[in-house]
Amino acid sequence: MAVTPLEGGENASSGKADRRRLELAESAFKTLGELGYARSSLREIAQNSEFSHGVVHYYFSDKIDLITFCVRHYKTACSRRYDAVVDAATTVEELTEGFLATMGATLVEDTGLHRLWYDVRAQSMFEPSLRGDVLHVDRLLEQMTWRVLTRYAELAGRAPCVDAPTAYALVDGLFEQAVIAGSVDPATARANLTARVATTLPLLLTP
Amino acid sequence: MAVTPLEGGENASSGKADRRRLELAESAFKTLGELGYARSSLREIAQNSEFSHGVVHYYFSDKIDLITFCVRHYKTACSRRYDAVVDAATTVEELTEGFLATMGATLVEDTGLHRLWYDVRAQSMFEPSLRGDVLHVDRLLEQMTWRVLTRYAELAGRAPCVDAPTAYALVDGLFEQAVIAGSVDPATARANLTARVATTLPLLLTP
DNA sequence: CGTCGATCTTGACAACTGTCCAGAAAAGTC
DNA sequence: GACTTTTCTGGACAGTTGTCAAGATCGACG
Repeated sequence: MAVTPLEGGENASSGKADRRRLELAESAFKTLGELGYARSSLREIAQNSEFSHGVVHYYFSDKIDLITFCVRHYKTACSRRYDAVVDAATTVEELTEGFLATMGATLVEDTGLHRLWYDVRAQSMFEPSLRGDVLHVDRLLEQMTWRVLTRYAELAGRAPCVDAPTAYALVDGLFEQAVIAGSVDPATARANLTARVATTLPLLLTP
Repeated sequence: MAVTPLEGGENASSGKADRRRLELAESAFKTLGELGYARSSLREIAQNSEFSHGVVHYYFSDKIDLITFCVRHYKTACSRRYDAVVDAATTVEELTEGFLATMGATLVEDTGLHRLWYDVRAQSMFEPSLRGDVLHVDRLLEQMTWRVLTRYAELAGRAPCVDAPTAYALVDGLFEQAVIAGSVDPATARANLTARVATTLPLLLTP
């Protein structure tokens, strides 16, 4: 019996098994981004990979296990997307421009990821077993937003006038609306998003 | 053959049939608020009503038809919740206090409705047939937010510095975070929500 | 080459889903 | 009361789902 694959939950470095897990997650992610949480069946996910549907239960204990792994993996990477911009910017204008460009880019490029995220987050309201991972990712995104805002404030020589959870909720509200609107018209959604975030950012600093 | 019930889609006043529809929707709403869109089966919904599962297809053409009817009905009422406060308030303090109190109340009282709404809105990203109704409700909520904000600005003798879609997205971002957090700890979620909205509102006016 | 464990496939399982329909029940009409 | 129409029931249908397990396949090692 093979126990190793399922036991690697805590630290992620069993080597071969973890590579398979990632491979599976990659295929699952493709399906999940298109169909969403509820409509993605394990058979459909497996069909978009090079494996059969049974192998999922060899590397993941559960459907939820697979999906949370997916969300965690991709959204963790996602939460680092602005790091380069934050580090490189030396003026407010540079930071603003870089931030808005990156944000607009991920809106249209990683649409599937964002859809899946908002879907899973909504599901977590009904499915308690999702809440842990959702909370974890939410904190990552909050920190991401906060890194941008504090750097923005620093470069402007001012201070944020809202705390991290508030800043995140506000910006995320704009972003979610853009993801939803982007399902119909991505280009307009992107333009609106950047314009609205550009309007909002200055409001988050003390005068 | 009975054609009447299904044909009443456009104008809603066939009398008896519409009362049944509302009755069904009421039961459906109860189930939907607890289980969410995906996990609510028609049998489960019917079991929470006084009818059998077959009757749903007599008054609704579809599962989606029932759910969108539900969301539309309840969220339309919801979008009028602040009207009294807006009309009655004569000072900024009155409006703020009334608005925050009502908002906090609906957060904990109508939790099911808000959960269902965010769920359905997320599903609309994957299910195009939901988008029409979601867009419609979204506009209602945007107007609702805008009515509050313009009155707030008027009483303050200032002007809003963001447009209606931006204002709605920002406030809704705070509210959605509160609904999610409220799944774990409603009281704290409510306290945080009112505090954060109180911080945010003044930022939406020109200095 | 043969053995053994890890890995994967395939098919089966029981449960559940939305939808439809034949007929029971109820309501309305003369 | 006899009829027609509306309303409702309960079961059947075909499909899908997550899960599991028995066996095929593979690869490494002695």
